[in-house]
Amino acid sequence: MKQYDHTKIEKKWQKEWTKKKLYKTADTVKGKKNFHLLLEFPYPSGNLHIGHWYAFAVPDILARTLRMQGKNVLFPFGFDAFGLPAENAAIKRGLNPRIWTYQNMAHMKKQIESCGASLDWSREVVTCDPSYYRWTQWMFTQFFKKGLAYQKETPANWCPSCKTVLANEQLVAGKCERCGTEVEQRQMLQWNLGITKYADRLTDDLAAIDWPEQIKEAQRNWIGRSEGAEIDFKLTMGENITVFTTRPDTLFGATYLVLAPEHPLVAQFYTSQTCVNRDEVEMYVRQAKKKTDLERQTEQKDKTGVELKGVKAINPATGKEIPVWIADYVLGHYGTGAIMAVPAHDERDFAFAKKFGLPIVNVIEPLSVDLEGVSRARLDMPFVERQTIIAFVKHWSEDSYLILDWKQVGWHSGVTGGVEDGQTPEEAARAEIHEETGYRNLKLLRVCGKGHEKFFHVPKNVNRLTHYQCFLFQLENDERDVISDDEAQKHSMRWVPAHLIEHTLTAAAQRFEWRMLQCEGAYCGDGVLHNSGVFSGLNTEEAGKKMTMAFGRPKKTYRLRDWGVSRQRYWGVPIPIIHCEKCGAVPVPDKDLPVKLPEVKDYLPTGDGKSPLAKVEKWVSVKCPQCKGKAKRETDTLDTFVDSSWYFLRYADPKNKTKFADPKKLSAWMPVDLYSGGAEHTTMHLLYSRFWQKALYDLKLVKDSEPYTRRMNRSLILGPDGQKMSKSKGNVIDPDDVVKRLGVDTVRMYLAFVGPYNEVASYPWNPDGVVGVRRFLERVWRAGELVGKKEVATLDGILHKTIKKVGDDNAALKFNTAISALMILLNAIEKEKAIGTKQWAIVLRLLAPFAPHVAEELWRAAGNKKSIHLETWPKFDPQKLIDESVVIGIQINGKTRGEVAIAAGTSKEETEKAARAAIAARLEGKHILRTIVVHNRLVNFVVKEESSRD
RNA sequence: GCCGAAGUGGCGGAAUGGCAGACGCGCACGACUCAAAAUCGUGUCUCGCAAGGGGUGAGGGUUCGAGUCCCUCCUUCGGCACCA
Repeated sequence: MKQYDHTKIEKKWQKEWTKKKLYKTADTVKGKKNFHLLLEFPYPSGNLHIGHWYAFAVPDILARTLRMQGKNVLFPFGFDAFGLPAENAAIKRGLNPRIWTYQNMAHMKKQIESCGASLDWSREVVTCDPSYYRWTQWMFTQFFKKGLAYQKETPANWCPSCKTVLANEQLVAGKCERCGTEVEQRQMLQWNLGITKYADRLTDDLAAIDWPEQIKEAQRNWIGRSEGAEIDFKLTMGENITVFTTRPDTLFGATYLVLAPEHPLVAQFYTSQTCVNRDEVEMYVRQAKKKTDLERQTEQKDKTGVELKGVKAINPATGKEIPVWIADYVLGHYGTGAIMAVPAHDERDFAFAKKFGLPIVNVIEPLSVDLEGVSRARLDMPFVERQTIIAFVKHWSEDSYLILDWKQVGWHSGVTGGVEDGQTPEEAARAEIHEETGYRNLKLLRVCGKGHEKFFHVPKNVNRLTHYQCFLFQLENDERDVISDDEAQKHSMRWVPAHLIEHTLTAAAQRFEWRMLQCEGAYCGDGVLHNSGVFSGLNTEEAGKKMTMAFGRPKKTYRLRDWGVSRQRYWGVPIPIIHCEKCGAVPVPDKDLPVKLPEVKDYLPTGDGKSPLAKVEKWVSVKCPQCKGKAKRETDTLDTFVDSSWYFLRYADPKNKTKFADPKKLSAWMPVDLYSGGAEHTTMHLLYSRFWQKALYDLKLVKDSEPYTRRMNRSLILGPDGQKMSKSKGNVIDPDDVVKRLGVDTVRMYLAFVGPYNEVASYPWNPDGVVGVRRFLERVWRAGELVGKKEVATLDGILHKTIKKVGDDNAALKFNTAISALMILLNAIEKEKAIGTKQWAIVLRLLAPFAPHVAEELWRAAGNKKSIHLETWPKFDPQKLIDESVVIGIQINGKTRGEVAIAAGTSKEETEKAARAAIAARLEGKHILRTIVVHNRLVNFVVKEESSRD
């Protein structure tokens, strides 16, 4: 047989496949279901790196498998061709962004074709092509007409290096996602998209889609919905201040109000006469506004603020006057920009109150319910209330605590006991400690909080509701009296080091006590209200509802802000708006679309907050489409994430000149069946495109309110050193290099083999591992010589198992185990030193999705005229999956102690007999209590030593 | 701090609640070779000479049986974070 010359066969077949248009996808094929397999389209940055290979070539395995299994698979490709990365690179090289981008696309296209991926290039979508962005602009005007796109003067994130505004999503810890420069806050007139209107739906609809929990959760966090109430506080001078709170139940504990420096009423105060310290307030506000968001975030711990002297607010629940402060720990853009401060039950308010000596009023006491304990009781029994104490006792010299083990109930706890009439809780605690432990010399370290606990009291056989006071004592020495026999029988005592306490205290309730003990400052959990007038005694949830209705109204608030889409850069979609002095902002009429990006000589960003397009006077001055008067074009361009928010829709109908896509074709291909991409787009592209889809849905332009049925985030390929690949680290693997040495099929298959594709993980590139895959392909190549006319019956079982496994695993994106199954199959073939023609044809078809070139070459060498990639997936014969004999495990008390071969399908009785015989020696002298037989798998003998038999 | 995901050999990783470590890499030994590479074969969790034990981050629990299910803790990664 010929040598396996990868370069030669790869070139040959790639040419042939392109010539025969093997991967062109029809919109419908009779008898076949459509499957839209979507890849995130790349930026045309220039060169294909190993990450691209991983992104494109591995899902190709799935595309090919599905196609062979009878699906009509859309596996399209395109370029996200506008945007900063391309533009910056072009500027760096002194090239026109358009020329540079198109050169790159041509080059990358060649490289991508070399992956041997079965992409349908006839549907290529390029976002910087006017035939595409015409529809981006059209959709924008539709949104504008609906009020979803609007221009507004807002504080914006300005990147001084990229010289443009960025969306919140495009910041990483206050720095530009692209270049790492710290952004500045600038007040600018910006185009925004009303994504916040969709915050609820973007959160709620996550429940129904098949996405990894990780992405869903990240999006929920990003949107940051919190449910609570708005409550109005009247000021003594007449105005109202509305605050947002998630804890309306703590209203009685609100002892002051805090306004953000940006709050609209603040300016009014320091210009009005009511405020007696106007200068001080004005100075504070000015200083606070100077700080960047980043500074305000990093200076978290040290809280600053200033009181509005002469101004008071009235707590609507207590009717009392409370002071009003301004502090920058309250954010202007969240909620109402004002809060009610409840220092007893909020850590930030607590810290602030401590620093400025503001009153702290406790209104919530924790309640613990030991559900396990209660369930043992009858829940219809009343809860008997009792005043109690809980005391933890610290060792006199070590950092350990005294724990009592209660023999009857199996609980571990601190010292607990009731408070008798006429006794203070502290007296009760001291008495109880002495009685139960005998220790005498106690020093009170801290009076901790009060709490409540519901549980079932085993010895007394009652449901208990205790109201306890928690204490922490320390022993001054080990002086100790003898405790009564009665006490000693109930419990034993031991010292437990502090770090092991939580582990030692088993019942949930007692762990809770320990936390109470440690809790200093604010208690932020749920509980029971007190000091709260008629609401006292209610629990958090109930009280929250009632107080919301009594003093305010329910309100949801979001962390998400509207999407700022204006970019002051050249290389993007011109925003299709015309500003007219009379008519205001007017959308460019459909007939005038696209607004083409003008060719300019100077496309460098100016940095003055205006796009380079502003310099193109001819282009800028136009007639108003409405009144025909003098008008000017909008000169900002759209964020690239706008371009990528709908590209998958265009794949359905990429050449349509009258619509962005034909509705029939859209319903053939949407929603996307599987979307494969990287984790970095979780709160950017994936969120934006979901929003975009919903907006189109509301305009009745698409039929689905979610674009992607299933999403998977692929893993990450690291350098051989386990570090992220980067030029500066010198650990970059050049795919062209490896391909030249080992071939396309090897690289594809290696990437699929390193680990599960569909997981958040990262795999180092292992140069030896790639060679291992190459070895496998060479062995397959050589196995071609073992093919003979006679089918090898002994291979049938494993062959059919492999058909099933590879099919199943590929569908589940577990390419690594599918490949392992192929390897096992090859091992078996080599062992037999023979394989039949028909069997070989099956092997090659199983290999085809992974190593399309090798499979094709061997397929044709076997005398087939048509491409293997037009073949169907082999069917497995369920009869042949059943082994004739199996080796079952034998266990004694669940531990493996031997094995025995039996004929498949042996009856339970016979299996047990065989197992018993196989390990007769071990069973000797043992009494078999029970035998569990799992058909075709194992036998487990539950035994007891004969001597210890009861 | 809150939320989410995950912890298995020297490494990447396998295991519908049923023989832990498949498959691959690496390593060791052997064959072929004057020799090396390539290739092929054998071995490779751990303690033990063996018979036998032990073992999936730690500790508990459910079960005839737990890497897998439940509870607590630890560690790593990811999202959010002065968000009221």
